Amino acid sequence: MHFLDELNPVQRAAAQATEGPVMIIAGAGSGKTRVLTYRIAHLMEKNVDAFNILALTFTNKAAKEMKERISKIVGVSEAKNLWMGTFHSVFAKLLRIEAEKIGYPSNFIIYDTDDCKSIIKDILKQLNLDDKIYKPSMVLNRISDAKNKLINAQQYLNNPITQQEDYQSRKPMLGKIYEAYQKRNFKAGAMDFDDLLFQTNVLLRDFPDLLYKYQNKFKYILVDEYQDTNFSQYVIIKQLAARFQNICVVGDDAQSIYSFRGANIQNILNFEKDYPDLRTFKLEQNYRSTKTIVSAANEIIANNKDQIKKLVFTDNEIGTKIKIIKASTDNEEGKKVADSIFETKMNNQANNNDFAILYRTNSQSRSFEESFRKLNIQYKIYGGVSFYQRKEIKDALCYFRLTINHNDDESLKRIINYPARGIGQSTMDKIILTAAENEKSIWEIITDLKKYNLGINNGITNKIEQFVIQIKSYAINLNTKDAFEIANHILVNSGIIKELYAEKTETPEGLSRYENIQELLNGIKDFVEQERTPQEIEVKEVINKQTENETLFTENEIDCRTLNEYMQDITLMTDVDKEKDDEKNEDKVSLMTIHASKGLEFKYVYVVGLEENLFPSQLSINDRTELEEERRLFYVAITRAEKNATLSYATMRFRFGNTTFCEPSRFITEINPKYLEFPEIEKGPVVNDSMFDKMRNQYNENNSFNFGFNKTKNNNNIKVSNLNTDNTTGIGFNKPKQFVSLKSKLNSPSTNSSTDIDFNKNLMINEPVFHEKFGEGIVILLEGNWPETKATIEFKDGSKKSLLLKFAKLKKTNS
DNA sequence: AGCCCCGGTGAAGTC
DNA sequence: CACCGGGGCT
Repeated sequence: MHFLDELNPVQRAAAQATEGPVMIIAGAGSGKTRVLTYRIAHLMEKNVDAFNILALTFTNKAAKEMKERISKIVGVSEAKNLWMGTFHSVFAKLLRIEAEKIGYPSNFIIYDTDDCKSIIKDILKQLNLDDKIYKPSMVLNRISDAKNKLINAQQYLNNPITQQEDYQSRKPMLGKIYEAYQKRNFKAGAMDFDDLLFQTNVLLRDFPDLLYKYQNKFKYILVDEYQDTNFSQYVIIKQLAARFQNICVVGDDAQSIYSFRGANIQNILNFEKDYPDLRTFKLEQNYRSTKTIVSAANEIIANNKDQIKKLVFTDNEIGTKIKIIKASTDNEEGKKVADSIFETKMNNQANNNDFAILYRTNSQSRSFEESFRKLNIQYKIYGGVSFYQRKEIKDALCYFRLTINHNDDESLKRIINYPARGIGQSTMDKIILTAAENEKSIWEIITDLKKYNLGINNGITNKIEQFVIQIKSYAINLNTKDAFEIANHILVNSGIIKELYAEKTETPEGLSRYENIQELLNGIKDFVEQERTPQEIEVKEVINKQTENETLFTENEIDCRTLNEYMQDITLMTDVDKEKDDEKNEDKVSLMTIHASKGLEFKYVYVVGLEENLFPSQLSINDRTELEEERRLFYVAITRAEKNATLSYATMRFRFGNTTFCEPSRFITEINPKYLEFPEIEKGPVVNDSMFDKMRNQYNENNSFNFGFNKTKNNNNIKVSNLNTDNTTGIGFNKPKQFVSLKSKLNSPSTNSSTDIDFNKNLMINEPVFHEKFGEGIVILLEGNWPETKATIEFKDGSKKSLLLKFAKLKKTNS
């Protein structure tokens, strides 16, 4: 059977429409990866050269898996030649070839977010700015936003709008910081993540011959997850596709969840305007999930205003209802979810790796980890604090980076005195100052120390010279020996291994540090043993040709995987990419954020922490577009499930060192109860009397004075902050919002209508209620969306009444 | 120069 | 609660 016969008619048409602009709107689970894969295979079958195909995927893992599938159809040797990967990794490769044209070295380093933050901090110090006003993460976001909109530092400074904004937010120096930051990275031969796209744009804009070259090279362009591209990415694609217009974008506006990093949903909504003669294919049949899940997901997303109309349907079985788990605390949530997984495993003979726990924030993983350990269920966590961010690993990597690029000031500062060499802070202060004054890198100063006459004594000067010699010696074999050999040599020779070995016996942390370094070396070993791809060879060959006089790589050396390539590889890995090959088949429950779960599927999915202010996040609930993004996130979460989805929430959660009380997420109420299965009736209301008393006592102890909301001015909108930090009284404290609403309860003992409405809005099946006329009863059916929700209630006398909630004024029972 | 302790402060999501 | 940075002590 021909591979195209495995596709349904729409899928097949989409795969075969190879010429001209094409937009594929692909609902969740609609076999989009399969279409993309077969589309590429089909192109190659039509004798399109693999070198002429560029496919941009969301993770490198996705690229790798697609390549493997294509290899099975068209053969390994052909498929290898495809340019395929994430935007960042593909264009980082392209920049390696072309970087020198825009003044960067071809071995430029890539700074991760931590690096960038420390640079910002440094600049703030230099400019004598308060890092409480100019919070590094905020500054970085602002710069990142600008870069993703292709605004450079000069344009930023000259732009009256940005200037006005910064002036109003009392951060008039942002432009200057941006300028200094960019200058500094450029001097260090470093790019941040956004630069990889920004500089690609610069290249294509300023060098028409290069644009022409790459337009001809990438005759066929495919972009996956197009709804999550930002302006910078959009322009790159638009430029590259301008000549042949063989551009195929695949996306689902319902799954756009990255606007916080500049993704613009309009890119997909406006594709039609850019390419009026496009062909559109809608993949609406879901092959992944049960009817229940698909229907529930459709209902959820229907609450959003902005969307491309489509109807996702499935021929799969109805399946089981979506389970709701209610827990009293976050710890109990962990326990109940773990119990449920244990039970499901037993009843359905499922494996651990059939399960995923998806949460809104990384910090939620803790309670699940604990419960899994107790039940002896194996699990793995994606994301969170990265291996590569740990101190000892970062130290090692900074050695590598400085070896590769001597001008990398950040790395140099970190390791010049680690392990201790007697080059102290005061010495470094002098050098750093001199470097700044002369607009040179630190390396340029310390290799020419005598010239600057810094009053550093001979002993220390000697030590610095030793350090320079040491780093230079590491660099000699950088391109001739493989990454593992070099890394191992550096770690041994620098004394890091020795240092950590000594620590290893002293403390448990010491042991784990030592093990981490060993793990790092193992990882490098794995990397070295992987076969080199044709693109990598291509990159090296081209760089070779450019640098005519000095030959960078001999033929043999082109074949060896270098430390530089390793460094590039790891900085551009996504959380999902970080999973090692041998871990893939391990039978473990997966724990990850919903963001990280995009594109994945599991038989049983637990979406946890479904509480107001957590999911949807408290930062989003005052803004429709942000709330809609949260809803799309929920949509993504639910549609990961094949057989069953379970939603859980806790009524009390430990956050910011405090117990906070939580209400179930509005998202639960957006699903028709007929798709939901509620827990056994649990006696008692969410907050019982003794808890209430405790809260009241706590409140009285802490607050013998009045406090109000802390108003912060933000982009001309007055926002009411959820945390009550009252600086005007000089007493700052950290009390969750719930205590504020408690106060209002205490002050108005009479019926508080707003809480009653909230209660009614969030009413659940099986919930005990009290009606003024009919007395106590239990909710047995809920129909329609608020405010038209109708509830059928079975009262104690056995009568059933159907009541419109907005009129019924039901209350919580007191029992 | 390096270590430790204290207090203040802060957690959405990521290439 | 967990992390970070500053200050003080050895």
